[in-house]
Amino acid sequence: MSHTSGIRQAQKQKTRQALLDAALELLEGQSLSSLGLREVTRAVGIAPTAFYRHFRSIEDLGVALVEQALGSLHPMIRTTVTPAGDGPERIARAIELIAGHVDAYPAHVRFIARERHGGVRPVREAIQRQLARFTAEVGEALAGDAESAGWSEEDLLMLAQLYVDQMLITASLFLEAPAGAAAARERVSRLAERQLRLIHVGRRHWLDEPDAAGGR
Amino acid sequence: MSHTSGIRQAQKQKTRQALLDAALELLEGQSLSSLGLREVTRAVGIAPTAFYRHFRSIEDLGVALVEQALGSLHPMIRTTVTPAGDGPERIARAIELIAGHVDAYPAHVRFIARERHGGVRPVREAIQRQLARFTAEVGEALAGDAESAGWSEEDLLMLAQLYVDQMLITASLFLEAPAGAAAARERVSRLAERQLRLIHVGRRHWLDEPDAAGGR
DNA sequence: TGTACATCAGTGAACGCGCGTTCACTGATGTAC
DNA sequence: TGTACATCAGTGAACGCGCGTTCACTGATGTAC
Repeated sequence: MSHTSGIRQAQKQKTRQALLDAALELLEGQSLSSLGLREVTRAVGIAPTAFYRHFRSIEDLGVALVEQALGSLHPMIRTTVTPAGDGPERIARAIELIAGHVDAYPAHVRFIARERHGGVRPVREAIQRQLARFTAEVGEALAGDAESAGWSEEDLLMLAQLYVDQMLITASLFLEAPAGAAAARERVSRLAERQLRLIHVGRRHWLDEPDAAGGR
Repeated sequence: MSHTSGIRQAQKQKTRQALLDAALELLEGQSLSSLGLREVTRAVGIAPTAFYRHFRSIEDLGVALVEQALGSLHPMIRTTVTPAGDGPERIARAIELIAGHVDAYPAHVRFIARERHGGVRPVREAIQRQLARFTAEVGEALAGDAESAGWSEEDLLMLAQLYVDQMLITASLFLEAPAGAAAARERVSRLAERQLRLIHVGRRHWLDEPDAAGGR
């Protein structure tokens, strides 16, 4: 009977979350592969051995962290892609959403950017899996768009991946521009806006070019 | 008198390079922040203490590794951007060059992808600095292109950054597609080719769109 | 060419330290009757 | 409601280990004369 309620379960859940939160904070200055189990339990204020009641290893905790971090990104990506207004308006809104998300969850964004190509395979793979899901979702959202009439499924996914990568790049640029540095922020916004616009222009003219849209 | 020749200097240089090579190999399966000094000297076959004759720390070695790794990328980027043939031809050639480079220097590419957002600040900064140089160079190369007539400096740099990021993304996708897996390789090539083509289409129509090319 | 001294890349012993993991335990919470 | 037993999150001592760094050293290479 693994009951989900009761004082015991609630307390366990709280400790588990405390471990995840402490780890995420410690990961702002280092990568997962150098994070120590004792370091995390020390930050939470529990004995090192208690760690094993929640995770088999730091790697395991890392995978759990991926779910949480990309879970928080999920709604952002959804909202960003939702069609509303014309091109330029949507682009400006998307960039604002990204900037807002980075401000709200800087540690999550940093963690994903860092571990996406990081040294811990299971974590890397968990991130790739989630990003693939995002790409598929963005692809579906794009498919419902009037501008996508006549596009092949493959090309829609190609474009979706371009957008997802671009979002991550922009998010990680915002991460380096502290919330206080207005000028740096503005520079990142301006760059991201133009890059997205250029991609958008390419998108609108994609089907005009037989050799561009055709196979090889 | 820090002579650059002599048996002593040559031997020292050889050991230093052996340390760098051993570190790069060890870094295929982990990230720099978890790499140990003793681990590296053990791989080379020298005493741990000898490490200090060459580097102050593993961080320091990491920065040196950035110079070597991006030094090897440098000619690739140059050649890739060099104008020759028409659009589609150039794109196909660029992708072949990237694939070839990844095959020739997989460890270099992996190192840069991993540490670009990794946990060691000085290394991260060294990489950003070098990538900024690449972007500037690509920008200059683009400026000499007939298709860039009428483009502002800012927009050229914006496009250059798009290309540089796209190259890194493609390189890291090739890294995950082993040289033997022809189908996976082909999939990566095809995706990269279309993304670059879409960007190219956007580039050609950029100046047609007053609201796209204009300020905000 | 030969000699006397300086340099310095690499050695090996030693250090204190924090690590991950094991184990038997404690005591609050949960369950059965 | 009360009692007796089971569960299990968290404890604390103990372990062996590899780490980074220090130090005085060795012996081949370099330099001056």
